[in-house]
Amino acid sequence: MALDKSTRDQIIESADQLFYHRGFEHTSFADIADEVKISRGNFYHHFKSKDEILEAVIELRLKRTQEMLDQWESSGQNPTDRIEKFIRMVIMNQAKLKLYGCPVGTLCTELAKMDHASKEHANRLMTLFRTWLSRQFALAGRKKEADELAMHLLARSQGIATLANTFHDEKFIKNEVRHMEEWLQSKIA
Amino acid sequence: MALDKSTRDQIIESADQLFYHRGFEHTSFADIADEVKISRGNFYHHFKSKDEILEAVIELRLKRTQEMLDQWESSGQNPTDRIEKFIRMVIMNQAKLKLYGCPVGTLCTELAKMDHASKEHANRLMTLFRTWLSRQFALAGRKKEADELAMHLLARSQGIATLANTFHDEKFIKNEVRHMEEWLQSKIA
DNA sequence: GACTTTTTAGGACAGTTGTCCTATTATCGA
DNA sequence: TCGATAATAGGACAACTGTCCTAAAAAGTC
Repeated sequence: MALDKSTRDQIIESADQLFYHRGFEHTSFADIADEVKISRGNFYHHFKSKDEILEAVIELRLKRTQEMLDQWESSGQNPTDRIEKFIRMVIMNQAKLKLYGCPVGTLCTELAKMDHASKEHANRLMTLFRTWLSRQFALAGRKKEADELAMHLLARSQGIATLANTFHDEKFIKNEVRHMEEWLQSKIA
Repeated sequence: MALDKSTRDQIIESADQLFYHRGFEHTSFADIADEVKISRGNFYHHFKSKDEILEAVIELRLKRTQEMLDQWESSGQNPTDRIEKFIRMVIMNQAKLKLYGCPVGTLCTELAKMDHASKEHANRLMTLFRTWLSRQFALAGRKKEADELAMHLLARSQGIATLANTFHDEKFIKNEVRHMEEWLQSKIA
């Protein structure tokens, strides 16, 4: 078995982008094939079905998200600063949020509506953020309400992403991020 | 031209439900036809295309939303109580939110990804809530920040809907609604 | 009751979808 | 260098999509 990395990874990479930009169902095999510049038939040597590509994409996102969270965690600051990193992610990604919404939230929403088999798999992406945030709050001395605070922050950022996607309002995003930071300071005193 | 109400309205009604439950793209003509118990061919006497049904569905939702907001407005209470009605909508609809998310937010998100022609039309649903909330805050004496406060509340409820859909956590919904009510009290003193 | 218009049914249509098959080319180990 | 395996291309396939057409039934009008 050869390395096979190049082509397979290119497929996953392109599918990842397209699923984010156009949505899972609105992306066809032909779309991905065009992007990778590969014949449709060749697909089935790498993936048995479209659902299998989706699983690979979710797996890739899980891996990358975990890596990012690990990096945030080991960057030596205190938990509050780490939570700040999460909050500022909204600012950093605002251009894409305006165009495509949150990659995690929109995927979970779409798969939930389709009642897709990989729904729970995608939800683990959200859980990744939830448990990471929860741990930070616990480390910051709010162990008892850690999960509640984590869910609150997660919900706020999801809502911002949805409205950023709808209204494309930069000032709104900046305002909300500032409010989240103030809220964080009020909770971690 | 006869009244034509019954069948046409049944189509819109069924499409409205199906688009909410399964999403616009994931709903086919056959699905709606089955639901209304009508032949596929008969569709094109009432609607020239699927997009035309979508427009009718959005128009229906706009009308019903406007009626609901008008009713809230004329129910004789003060602006704060009216905003409370908006907040408590999250509790009232929690069962459906868990299953399908917010009908407004999920539609806007889906059409944005498809870059659908009716995208802006759907966004007006969100704007309806935005301007209504904004007016309530203005009436409550927060004229200067009215739109900002409206957007904040809208974002919070959107985020709650997304996470309700993902995690099906009733306690989370209750908590967040309570926090929104406390936030409202703190803003309208 | 005859005539016009609206409503309905059912099937035809071309295009696209995800899936699969086969044959050719490339790669790699012995 | 040869044989086995992996990778690729291209097309076939049935199922489904939205769309359209025609003819029959129903409703309404005079």
